[in-house]
Amino acid sequence: MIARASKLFLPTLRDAPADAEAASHRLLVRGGFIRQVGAGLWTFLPLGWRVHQKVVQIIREEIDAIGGQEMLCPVLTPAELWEQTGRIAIPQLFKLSDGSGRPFVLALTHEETMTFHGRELQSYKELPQLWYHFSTKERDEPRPRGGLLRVREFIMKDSYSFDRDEAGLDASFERHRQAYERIFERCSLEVYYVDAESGIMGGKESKGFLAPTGSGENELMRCENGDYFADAEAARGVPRSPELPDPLDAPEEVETPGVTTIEGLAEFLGVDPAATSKAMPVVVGDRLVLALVRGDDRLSEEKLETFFESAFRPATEDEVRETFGAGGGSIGPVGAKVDVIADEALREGQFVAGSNQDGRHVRGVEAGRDYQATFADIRQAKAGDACPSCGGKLGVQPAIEVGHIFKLGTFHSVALGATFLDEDGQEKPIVMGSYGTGPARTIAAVVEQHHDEAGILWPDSVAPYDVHVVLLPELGERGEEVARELDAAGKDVLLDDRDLRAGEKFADADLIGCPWRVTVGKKTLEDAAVDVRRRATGEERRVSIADVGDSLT
RNA sequence: CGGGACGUAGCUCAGCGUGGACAGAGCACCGCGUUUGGGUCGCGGAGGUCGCCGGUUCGACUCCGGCCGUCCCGACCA
Repeated sequence: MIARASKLFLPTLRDAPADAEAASHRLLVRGGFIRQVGAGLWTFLPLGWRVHQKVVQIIREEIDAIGGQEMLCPVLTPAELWEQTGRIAIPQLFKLSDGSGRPFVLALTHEETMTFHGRELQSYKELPQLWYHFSTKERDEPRPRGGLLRVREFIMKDSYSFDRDEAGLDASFERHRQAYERIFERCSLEVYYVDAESGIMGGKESKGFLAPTGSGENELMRCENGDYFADAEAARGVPRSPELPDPLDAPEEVETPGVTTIEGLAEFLGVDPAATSKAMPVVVGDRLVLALVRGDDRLSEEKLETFFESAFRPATEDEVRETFGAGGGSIGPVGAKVDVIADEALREGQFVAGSNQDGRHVRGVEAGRDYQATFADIRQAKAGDACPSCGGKLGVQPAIEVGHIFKLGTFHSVALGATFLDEDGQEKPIVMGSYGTGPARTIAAVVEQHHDEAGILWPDSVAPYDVHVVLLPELGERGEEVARELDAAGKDVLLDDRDLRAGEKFADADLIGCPWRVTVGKKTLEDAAVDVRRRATGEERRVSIADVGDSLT
């Protein structure tokens, strides 16, 4: 097909809006692909929507290829479904009611609704099933940002697998992993399949697909030797070994007047900060527990949430004083009357800890001997940690999470009563998985990975048009001829027939970023030829008009 | 939700400190001419509730208060 720029709504901008920081944000706005309507709310203009549709089609083909059945669920959802799974409590969930006061939510994902339909599955003979849809998700994000990077409303492809058992789920999960790899490959995205945290999803295992970029919401942690990749929130970095002082036979109290920070404590006592511990009192449900990490580490809230399988909150100052008899900077595990969750890094060795008395700490505190704890990986990995598989150095870089896949298990099917009769006559809950990817984020990631100073460099597979024909003045007839040749060769053509100067057209062509540019100008027409240029490389060659249809390779 | 900043033409911004005249520039837009392979040049023109409400004042884009919106950092983030 041939689209004429003179007729298109294609508002390109010379300047980017002042508040645009991310490259994808700036270029998509400048190139006339998207426009902001409100915080985290974006319209896809005609060009942007073409790209979105290309990505959607790639996803559709790959999910169809693994047996997906496309359908469509509503966004507006009776709150009852979300009450049954307990996810009504998610703060990001938009809640509203209709005119007669019935409560609804705006779906932020569709586990509840899909499981609701899964209740119609009765027999193992009907399993497995794989259902998916492209639908609008609504999220009350406290802080949208970065153009398309984090928004409040967006289209997501989410699929849901229904299996008899864990083995079936594993197979469905693996098929999605492979489909996602193919999707991102086709979009020319560099992505890494990494451990992720499922957070409040209610699942037990989840994996993310992270595209490393200049700007992004997530952080990709990668080993310098290329053998370990993880979402920084879930990474299992190995912390450096601390310089431990000589061990003591028993804990020993020391006066530490006015010392409430790890830095202050380490300096005051002349010890390695890594030889101290810090205690974070948190409340899970109605239970106060003490999370303990090494002094130089940060607690990973995501990991702790996964450990508890529930959200938690920091204890208040009053709760801390009432339970421990000391202020937040002075509490510790020794003699505490609460459960202690300690990070693995504290399993071996003696550390300085709070004493539960203001102005004092204890040193020589040893897990197992001086306090009892449940050990878990609850520290936040950081750059400089050692790789868990080879010992190499880990580094971090910003990344966009373009896909996230979950083994949900039976969390939703149990809550909503989606069961089937198995071969053995037993009624069992369906074993589920869910698999999400956002075309808009994928587009943002593609732009982040494929652009230069002048504009976007679309991969062939998702470009808004295959070829951008720059028609220089007074050559209208010949331009039409070239466009028809290209159209006949099956190319989608953007014909820039606007009455503008060459420089402006070239600049717009660079900005919009179609993979090929064909210049129709007087210079070459006397030879019945045009100049064909590859956007990504800048290579240009002269081709006769008769051959132009086959020249884009 | 904490911290910071901003809100004046479609976009980028000046003006506001020290209140006072028709509220300005560049780009974009419309007309005419010029130019025509990398954002020409000239002339003319259109375009504004100065975010909203209230207060102070003879007089408010400017000062004060409240609200709304947007962005950045953090918290949060299926």
